[in-house]
Amino acid sequence: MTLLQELESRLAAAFEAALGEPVAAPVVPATDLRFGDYQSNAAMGLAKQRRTNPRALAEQVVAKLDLSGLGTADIAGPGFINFRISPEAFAVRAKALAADPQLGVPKTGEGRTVVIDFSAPNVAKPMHVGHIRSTIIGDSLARIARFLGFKVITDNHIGDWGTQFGMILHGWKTLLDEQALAADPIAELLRIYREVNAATKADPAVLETCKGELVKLQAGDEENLAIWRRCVEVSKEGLQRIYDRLDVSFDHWLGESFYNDRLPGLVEEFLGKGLARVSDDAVCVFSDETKAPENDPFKVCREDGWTDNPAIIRKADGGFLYATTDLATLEYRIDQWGADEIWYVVGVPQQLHFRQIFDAAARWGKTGNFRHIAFGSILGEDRKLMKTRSGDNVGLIEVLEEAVERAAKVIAEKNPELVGDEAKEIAEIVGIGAVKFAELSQHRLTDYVFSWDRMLALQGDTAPYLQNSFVRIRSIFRKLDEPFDVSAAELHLSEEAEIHLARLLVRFGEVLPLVLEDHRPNLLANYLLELARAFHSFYEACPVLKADEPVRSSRLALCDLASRVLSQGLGLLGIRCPERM
RNA sequence: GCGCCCGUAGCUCAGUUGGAUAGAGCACCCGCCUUCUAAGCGGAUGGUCGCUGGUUCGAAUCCAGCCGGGCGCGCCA
Repeated sequence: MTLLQELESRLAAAFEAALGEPVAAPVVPATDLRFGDYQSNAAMGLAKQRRTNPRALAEQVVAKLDLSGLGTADIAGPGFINFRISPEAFAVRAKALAADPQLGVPKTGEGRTVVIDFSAPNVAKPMHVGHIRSTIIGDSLARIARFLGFKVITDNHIGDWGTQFGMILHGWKTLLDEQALAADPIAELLRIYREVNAATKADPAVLETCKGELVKLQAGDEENLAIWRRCVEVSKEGLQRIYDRLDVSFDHWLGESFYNDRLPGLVEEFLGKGLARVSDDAVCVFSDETKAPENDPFKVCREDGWTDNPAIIRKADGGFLYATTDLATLEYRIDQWGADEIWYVVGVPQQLHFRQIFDAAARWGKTGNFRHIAFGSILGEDRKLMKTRSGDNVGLIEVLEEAVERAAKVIAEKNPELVGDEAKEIAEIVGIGAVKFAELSQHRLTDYVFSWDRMLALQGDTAPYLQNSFVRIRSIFRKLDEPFDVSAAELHLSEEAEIHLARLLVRFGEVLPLVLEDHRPNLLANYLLELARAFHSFYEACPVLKADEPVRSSRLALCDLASRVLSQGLGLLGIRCPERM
């Protein structure tokens, strides 16, 4: 049980004793340390319901409150109940944390299976900065969910069956340079895609040829299928190299093509069950969720009164769309993998699509906690959306390489003793970490303008700041000559910096479940920044190795615990910690 | 036209779901390396939380209406 839960449980008992019935009495970390460590605003709300004096109620509750072994409580303002935790209680808590492999994090996801759908690039196109959000946020959520006890299945739902294959097939047959393909497959595929794309705009006949190639592919033409298979294969290899570098992995790579066979049956089932109907020769799933008024120019008013924007699952020409594939995918994940939850880490512009899918799934009888974990857009310098198609986007690899290069430069300047492979390895950890942290430390819905300096900053609120706190601790332990038994060390907290560090360490288990309440890794990132700040202050204020016993052992134990929470926390963001930097 | 998201310090952003005197980083200014890694620490400056009303003990947060920006809305994914 976390400290916060312990306080809530004791406070609930006191409220029940005062009011004669059980009530909810939430506790939160205090907004300001001057008020204490934790606070509850419950007395004010409950007094209002009962039309009694909030301060009087708070006094009544505090009188019945048993905080033995934890600290004290007092009342402030209109009826805040403020908790002050004693240094001894923090010490006991921190000590218990050190002995716990979970570091005080409860397994709130135990027994639940979640499928996380993220990254999902199109094959035959390189990943650019626009893909970074889904990949990094999704990976982090997967790590966190696993740590909280969920059975996590990650699935890279790649776009391996889009209409872009018409152009690629045509380009492959007329423009392909085998040597270039061997050297850099994705670059070569991009080149032919771009050239054909340009040609279609100049000459409509080329577009017709491409469409013809696509139709042949979809009809099962052997030659085209063979080309398609090779395209997908080389693309996956190229993608895998980036994922390796990002330390991101997937349990499955079931792309759109995997579901092709199921689509016709799915549409028939929807028609048969009355969940979809034909409209202008297309098969549509309507939902009543978004009603449009009379003067809506986009309104579609059918004879039976359905008035919303439908999800089309079969085109007038008989082709299927991504709504169809998404429904088939959702069914597969439930039936084959036993998914209780599916999280889609996809940009906010697709919100309507997911509403339609989830609504259709519900009426189809597919139950589960389906969540569209939306994120904001990355904008270009002109504040306009970075378009995938324009192609002149900053590539994801370029960003990573620039990040590692900048980190290497800083290492050479700050710590010249580090050389060779070790320096290279550290530059990799620091550079990639900086990119990931820049992404994960802000609210996922925030739009931002892509900026090298923002994404690759190495000072201030960044991954290196956190990694450096870890490195400082490791350095202390390297200088320690004698063996040190952490489990035997007693904690004595007297300096404010020590107490504050312990206060934050103990909160790790309170923050992590919060992250998954709204799927927001930035809550963890912000917590870790606060923790690292507390450590750096402690480090400046409290000598460790030079301190006399028993303070020395106590501080060593505190450092050890801090390093474990920091590296675990960063690990959950997909960021590694170097031993030195 | 309808729907969704956003507007917080010069800049980039947090703000634990309605709490107390709104916080960080960058930039700028003043201090701190003969002590465990200065990618650091301590301090100073910086605010009409887009505007106007409403709800209540209490609003950056909830509601309504404006202003400004972004995105989405039948056969692309």
